[in-house]
This record gives sequence, structure tokens and C-alpha cells, in this order.
Amino acid sequence: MIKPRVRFAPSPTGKLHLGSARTALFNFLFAKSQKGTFILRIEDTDKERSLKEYEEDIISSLNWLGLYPDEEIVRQSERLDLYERVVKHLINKGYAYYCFCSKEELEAKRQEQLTRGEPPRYSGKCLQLSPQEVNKKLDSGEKYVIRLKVPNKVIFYKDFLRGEIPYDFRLLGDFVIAKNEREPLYLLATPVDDHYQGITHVIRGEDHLPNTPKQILIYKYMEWDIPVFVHLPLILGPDRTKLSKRHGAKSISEYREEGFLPEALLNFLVLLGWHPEGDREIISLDEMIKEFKLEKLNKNPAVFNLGKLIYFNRYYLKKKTTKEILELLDFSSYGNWQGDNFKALNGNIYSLEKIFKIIEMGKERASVIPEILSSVDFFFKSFDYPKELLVWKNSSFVEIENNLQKIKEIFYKIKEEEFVAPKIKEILDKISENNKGSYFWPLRVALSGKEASPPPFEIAEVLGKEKTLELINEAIKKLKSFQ
RNA sequence: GGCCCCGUCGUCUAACGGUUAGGACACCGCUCUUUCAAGGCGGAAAUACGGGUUCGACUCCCGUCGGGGCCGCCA
Repeated sequence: MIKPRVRFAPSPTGKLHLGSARTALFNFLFAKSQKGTFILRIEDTDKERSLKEYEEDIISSLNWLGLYPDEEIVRQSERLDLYERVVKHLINKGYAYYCFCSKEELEAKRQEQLTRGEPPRYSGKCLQLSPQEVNKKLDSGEKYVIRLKVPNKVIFYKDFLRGEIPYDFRLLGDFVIAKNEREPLYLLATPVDDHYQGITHVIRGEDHLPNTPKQILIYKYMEWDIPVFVHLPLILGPDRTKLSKRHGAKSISEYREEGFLPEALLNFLVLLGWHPEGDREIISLDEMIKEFKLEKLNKNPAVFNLGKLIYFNRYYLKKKTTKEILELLDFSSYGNWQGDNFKALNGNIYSLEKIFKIIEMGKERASVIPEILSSVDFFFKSFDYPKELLVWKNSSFVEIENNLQKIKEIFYKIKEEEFVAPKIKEILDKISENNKGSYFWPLRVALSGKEASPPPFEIAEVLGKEKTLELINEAIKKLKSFQ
């Protein structure tokens, strides 16, 4: 079998979104699994809508996901000579022709046909023009477009997943392939590039299914080999329509900014329409490449499910080493680094070793990267809480105060170097006996100010003996106060 | 409206024409536990419907219904 050449061909009219990213992923996987080539082509023929910033977003998002193209990026705006040659060839051969009909004229016709319940199709009016008339109009600078002649019959085209699909050209009419010789439209530019770039498999979204017979027509007229077409099922929003912004669907770069990991996004995306062997669902990019088979793609559209994405993100977050996570974190809203030490907003200074412990605690409780620090922000910021929060179940203020007093006295006697989590836990276990909650809970609240947090003995170790005692004192003061 | 595609738990999906229709997320319960999260164990939950073909249908065929896509001088 010859090595496949595939392409991902987005138009830079928006940021890279989930659906396109999945298309890119499947192209990439197919290429890599077959030792083929994965190409990125920017389809920027629409000069009004194409923006450089979108192109940059697409490229950086692809890189972030690890879907690197194998060849230099191709832009359609840089290949106008190519399209011009093809357009002229099609005109010379009589497969395409100039059309001078005005937009207004066509729109009126279209509406008319629509209200009659007919498919809107071009009448073929300008096809009747003689070469002399065409030349005269061209010479006088009349506005025109270029249309492709379509046959008056039903044809069958092949989709890799769906098999033979009928298409009735009689319902279509001659369609526009270019605004002029140097301004091709999608329907023309895409097959031209696919041909000249030696693309063997066109893997794209199902929304392109109806475009396929139109493009095949160009292949036929040009006497080119037709590639294999693979149309991927769409990704749908919760309301089961094509995923879009209004579903809260975000771009890949936005997911990145929110703290999602590329491996989570990739794992989530690959399962939308494909499944590895067996019952497992956790799969790395390398394993996907090893196992990927075009035949195993399924045809039914998939509804986007944020909960599952979050599940994968938590999973991959937990698998990361603390050091890896350290590099992903943004500490700027919690204090600043002074060499290897971190000076927090509340004045506490943490060694790198302690920061590591804080990260360990945070990552257990985080869905996205920023939550790692925000779930343990009490280490960095001063906090307040209502004194009622210190009370465990139906204990009294007095009881809680006494328990905190007891803890304080014992902590006071512990040597600085023995103030570590296992030791602290041991002591707490001993004094609390079978009423653990009335010791653990108030201590935890005193140290974190939160209803939910990591265990108090772990917090205490990181805080250090002095700071811990300080916070216990504050809690006691709170309990003593009236209000 | 026309044409086309698709139809397994709520969602993502697995199942050479023969399985007690499997897994994952979410949900519920139990467990662990000072709390939260994580973990462990368990539960509820699906072949859209109607006809065929067949000894036997989630699987093949037809119809119905449902959902989606496309009908641009956008891609």
C-alpha cells in the first residue's frame, strides 16, 4: 500500500474549535499509523473573513495538542497561479463558463424558485452567450463569476464509511467555482490543492458530504485520480445541533487558558467517533497511533459532554508529577518567588519543598490547573470565617474552645523538627479518642477557614509550628468573643 | 420545503447473525473518613417503532418516526 498523504484544511475565520481539532486528530492519527504524511493547509481564499490572528491560533493550538504537520504550512492565498491555470483550463475545455448575471437578478430568481417549492438552481442563462458576446462583456469590464457546468443526471459517489451515495445533479444547477481567475472559491480551491498536494484521503466533517460530488466533478473534468473521502460524524451540542459558541463550546485555546491539559482533550476527542480495542478508555497519543484504524470510525454524531472532559482532565492532572505541575502553575495572584522561596500574600514564606506539598494537596481536589492553587489558597492569603464554622456537629462553643486549647498545649510541646504530618496525626488521634470530629474539624477550620480542605495535620506541617499555633489562637479568640 | 446522512443506557461507546446486550462519564447507595476530593464495592439505566429474511436479528432488507447536515459570488 502506498503511504497516505492527508491534510487538515481549516479556514482561518475563527479559532480552532473542538470539531476541527478532532478532524485534525483523526487525520494525524491516520497518517502516523500508516507512516504517511500529515499536512496543514490554511484555506484563506475568503479575504474578508480570513484573519492572521485566527491562523496563528490554529497553528499554536495544533502545536499545543502535539499535532505537528510534517511539511511546511501551505496557504491558498499563496497559490493563486495554480487556481488560475485550472480555471482557464476548465473554461477552454468548455467545462466552465463566464456568468454576468447580477446578484440581485439571481437572488430574485432564487426566491421565486424557493416559494414555488423548487430547488434553487441557476438557469444556465449565460451559457447561451456566444464567445463574441462574452469577449465583448469581458472587454467592457462587466462584472462576472465563473460557473462549472453540471451534468443532467444522477451520479453515485463513494464515502469510505457510508459506501455509495446517490447525488442528483439535476437539482443543483451550474455552481460558481470562482469570483474570477484569481479568486477561487472553496469548491474549486480544495480539490485543486488536494490533487497537486497528492492527497490520498480527504478526512473531513460530515457537513462536507454534499460538497463531495461537486468536487468530484472537477476531478473528472481535470482527469485526476479521485482520493478516498472519509466524512466524520459531527460533534453536537447538548441540544443536538452542530456544536457552536452558543452551547458554550470554546476554542482549544480557551480550554488551554482555563487549565485543561492537551492529553485530556485528545483522549476526550478521540473517543467521539472512535474506540480502542477492549474496554479501556484512557489512551495516550502514541497508543492511539498504534491502534488507529479508519475502519473503526463510527458514523453517528456525538453529543459533547463537558463532564467527561473534566473527568479526563482530573485523571491526567493526578498523573502528573508535582514538578511537572509546578511548571504549569501561575502563582502571580498568591505572592512572588524570591529565589527558591515563595513569599505569599499573607507574609508566609514557603520553601520549594513546602510548595511541593501544597501542590500535592491541591491536585487531589482540582479539575483544572488553576484550581490546584485556589483550593489551597488559605496557605497564601489571610482569611476569615464565622465562628460557628468551628463547631463540630452538636458540640458547644465551650467544648470546641477547650479542645483547641488542648491541641495548642500539646502542639506547643512538640519539637520543631517533629512537627510533621504523621506525628501530628498520631497525637491528634490519641487525644481525640472516639470523638475525632470535635478535634479534627475545628483545627481544620482554624487552619484553612474552609468547610472543605485537606486534612489538618498536613496543613499544619506546611504551615509550621509557629504559624499553626497563631491560627489556633485566633480561633480561640473568635470563640471567646461575643457577637 | 427538496436532497442526503444518522438512530444501542441521560451522554460517549462495545458486541464474525447465536453474549445474562459489555465498559466509561454522570446519577444513586454502601464503604473509607474530621470535611471535601480521591479510592473500593454495589445499583438503576439502552438496542426508536412496525413489518419482513432467518432455526436464530442490535446486527441484513423495507416502511414509519425521530435527530442532524446541506441547499451562498462562506468554508
